[in-house]
Amino acid sequence: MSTIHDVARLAGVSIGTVSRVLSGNPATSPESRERVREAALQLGYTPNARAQSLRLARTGVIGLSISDVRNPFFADAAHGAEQEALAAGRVTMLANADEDSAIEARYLRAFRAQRVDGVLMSPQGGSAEGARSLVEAGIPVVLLNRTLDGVDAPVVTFDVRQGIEQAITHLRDRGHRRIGLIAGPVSVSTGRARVSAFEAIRDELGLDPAPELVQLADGRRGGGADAAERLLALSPAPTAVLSSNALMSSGAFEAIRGSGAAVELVSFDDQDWMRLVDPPLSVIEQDAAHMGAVAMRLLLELIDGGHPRSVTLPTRLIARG
Amino acid sequence: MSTIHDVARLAGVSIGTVSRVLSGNPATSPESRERVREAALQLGYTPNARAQSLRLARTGVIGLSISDVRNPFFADAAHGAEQEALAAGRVTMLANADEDSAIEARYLRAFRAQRVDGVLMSPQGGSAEGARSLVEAGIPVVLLNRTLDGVDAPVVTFDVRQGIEQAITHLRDRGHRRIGLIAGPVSVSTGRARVSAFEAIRDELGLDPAPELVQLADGRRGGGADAAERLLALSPAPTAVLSSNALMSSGAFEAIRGSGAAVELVSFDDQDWMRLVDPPLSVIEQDAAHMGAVAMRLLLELIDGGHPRSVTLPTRLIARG
DNA sequence: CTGTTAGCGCGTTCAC
DNA sequence: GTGAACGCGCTAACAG
Repeated sequence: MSTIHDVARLAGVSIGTVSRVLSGNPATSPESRERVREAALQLGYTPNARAQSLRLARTGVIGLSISDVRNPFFADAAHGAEQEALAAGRVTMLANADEDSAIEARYLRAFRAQRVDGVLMSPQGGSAEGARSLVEAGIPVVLLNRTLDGVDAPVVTFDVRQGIEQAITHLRDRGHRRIGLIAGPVSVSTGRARVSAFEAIRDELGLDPAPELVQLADGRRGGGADAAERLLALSPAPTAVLSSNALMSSGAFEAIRGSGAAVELVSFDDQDWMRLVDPPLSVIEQDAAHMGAVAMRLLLELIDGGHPRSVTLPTRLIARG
Repeated sequence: MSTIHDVARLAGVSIGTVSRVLSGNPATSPESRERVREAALQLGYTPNARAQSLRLARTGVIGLSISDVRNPFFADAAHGAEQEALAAGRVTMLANADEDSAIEARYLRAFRAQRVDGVLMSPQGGSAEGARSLVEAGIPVVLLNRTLDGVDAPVVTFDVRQGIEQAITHLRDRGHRRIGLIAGPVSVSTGRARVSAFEAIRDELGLDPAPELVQLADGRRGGGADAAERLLALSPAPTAVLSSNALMSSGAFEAIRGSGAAVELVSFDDQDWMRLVDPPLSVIEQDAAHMGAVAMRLLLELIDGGHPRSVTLPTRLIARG
């Protein structure tokens, strides 16, 4: 790998001149501009970003920590965030925490050591320590989709109560009075919030308040299947079930179909397959890509010294079947 | 952000001692070990990885460029690769090229500028320039799932011919003689290879050789739907269709169902939904996570100065319905 | 065992 | 307009 010295030697100028030419400093003669560009091209020279950022403040890279790349919701969010950063001339590095706080901690440590310009993260359950230490180290942080107690950072979330209300009202209107919930882990804020919203709205609407209708799961496909089976084993079983994410819905759908029971399934997050199966699933759509984009915008604002406020995004019911 | 000097000052020792203690160098007294650790903890000190890597050769970070995070196949591959790197004590930074060579180029440039220890990439179509310039700059590169002409780097791919053969033989055995192919873009090696393998095996088996039975698409959901519609418009229409990836299969499935035609669909890559729909899809399974893990292992070997050889992975037919 | 020092590659004064 | 020199934060080699 060639350095600025190699370029300077080949061009017959000093490293100062090379630096000036390459960074577009106008205080350079057309002649040396030409020679430096030529030499750089010939050597295939790329400035060492690590050395560069040691002198400058910025890095130009933004860290993006995602709960699970294999969850389409987060993949979409990452994509939205990334597009926004790209448009702002910045590169984003994606870390996959894989729903594991230990892995998350490791990546956050790496982000911090790399002195990235900012971090956008959908936090894991467990501890808020990782996020907090970033904030305390003065690194701009924005939280994605999940809140974290005691962390002073803007958050972009969906309106949990609205989503739950849309789902339950829809099911109530279709005649259901005994509705089950497959909830995400209570270790993450979204999981907790959904449970309380569910209970509140269920009670407001005068529906069956049996506590065993709320089943906790791990957010994964298998957990969704297990929770569905627990609900199906109830007597009487619920006539409708609301599932908190696409992965769990997939497992739940299979369990319900396998049991032969006539249970209506409604899911958070819209996926292509949900309208391909029979019967198709009604869904509470959450525009993940949009959430990612909005969050990235907040982060860029924060990096530029602004004080952006948290944002709550609306959800939308798509009735099917 | 505190530096090594701050720690040294607080601990009352020199920066050399701090460096030694923190890097586990045994040439330190228990007393200074204690004081340094205490000071570092109190300051929340994290060594600046950028400065560190300027002195050392290594960075500890591996660049991973993926064609499309939202394609589950690549998400799985990324996950497999990442787990392997994590186990080897390295952190991986994921870049999403989003099936766009311009974006890919941008990320590869960033990887290069950051002087990552190595790059694992599933190349876009278009140009091999990006990958080639990395190789020429002396950065270890391993290619994932797709070959690139004129680039001297190990590749991990699936056995294309085997997969196509499994699919066509299966359909032939079920009585189909007129089989359509929805192929990925010919700009990527996999797309091209599948088309030739399809044509070869179709001819070997004496099936209908009509050229319009091969439809090119862009690898996305919409492209798959369009290609399926073109196939359905043929007279006679094929009685079976093989689709090259999960995204296109989703579009194709919907198009076929919408038309009401009795066309059997077989897909590359196994997804949960493919056994949830009616009729379920038979698939050519390709273990993406395994591919990612194998490729990462090759890359680590390459980084350590080895000369790993390319690997071809087997595919597996899962017959359903 | 420990302090001092020389770079790693680069951007930026400061003189010329 | 340009070159020399300093320092960003850190590790390793060298004296002590």
